[in-house]
Amino acid sequence: MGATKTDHFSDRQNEIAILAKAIGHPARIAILEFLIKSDACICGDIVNELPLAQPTVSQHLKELKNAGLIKGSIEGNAICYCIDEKNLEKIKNYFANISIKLEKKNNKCC
Amino acid sequence: MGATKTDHFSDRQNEIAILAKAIGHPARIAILEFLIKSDACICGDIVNELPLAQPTVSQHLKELKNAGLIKGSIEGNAICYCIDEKNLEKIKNYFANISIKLEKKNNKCC
DNA sequence: AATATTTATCGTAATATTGCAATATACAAT
DNA sequence: ATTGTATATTGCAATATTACGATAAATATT
Repeated sequence: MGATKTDHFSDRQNEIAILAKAIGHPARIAILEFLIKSDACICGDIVNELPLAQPTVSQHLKELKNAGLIKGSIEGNAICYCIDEKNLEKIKNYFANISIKLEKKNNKCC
Repeated sequence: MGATKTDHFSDRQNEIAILAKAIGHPARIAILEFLIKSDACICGDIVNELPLAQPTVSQHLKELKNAGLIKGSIEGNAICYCIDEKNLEKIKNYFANISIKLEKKNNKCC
């Protein structure tokens, strides 16, 4: 045992879980925020911005890419990463919907 | 090595990371959705709903509680868990703000 | 009091994540 | 072609997560 029982849950639940998990690390949040904040999709400056070694940053970038939260394109020598809006919208909408449902229920719990 | 370098990132980044990480597992998403959907909030019902053993569910509930996403109150013999709205609002707003920032930028990237 | 019910905790195995040094790869510039 | 620069991959150690059987703790019921 030890591995998540992915196939016992719905596709949607797994999809949101993958997105949330990818976001669930301060370094990856810092990367996302840096990409959102900076004007151009500045390429390699992410490594300089973070308090982590280059291989570690590269790994976090890979995870964000796998989750579909960023995309990278080759720009000569360097690689240009930027936000992949679609999945950020997806998770935004997920929480927005939860919020609406909670309001309707009035959360009259315990 | 192996532990997250928490203190190299901002409080806010760590806070959101903790919330996202707690949500980043399909079982915990299923728990949250069950609590949002159903009127009941008894722990035992959650255990029946999920395809996991009781100790595993208990552990997931504990993590959600630690992250401040649910709260539990003793109800006689049983324990009643329910959504703690405040932190769900917090993460909702976080993604809503990102979305607004991305719109303003027009994401004119690569 | 004895028993049943409900939830938490302990212990442990399997697996995953985090972080980095060393190294590889790929393009730039000389 | 050689050198420099930027990023990825490999390999590995440290730590964390996931899952569950066994058991404990706490209340309910008889």
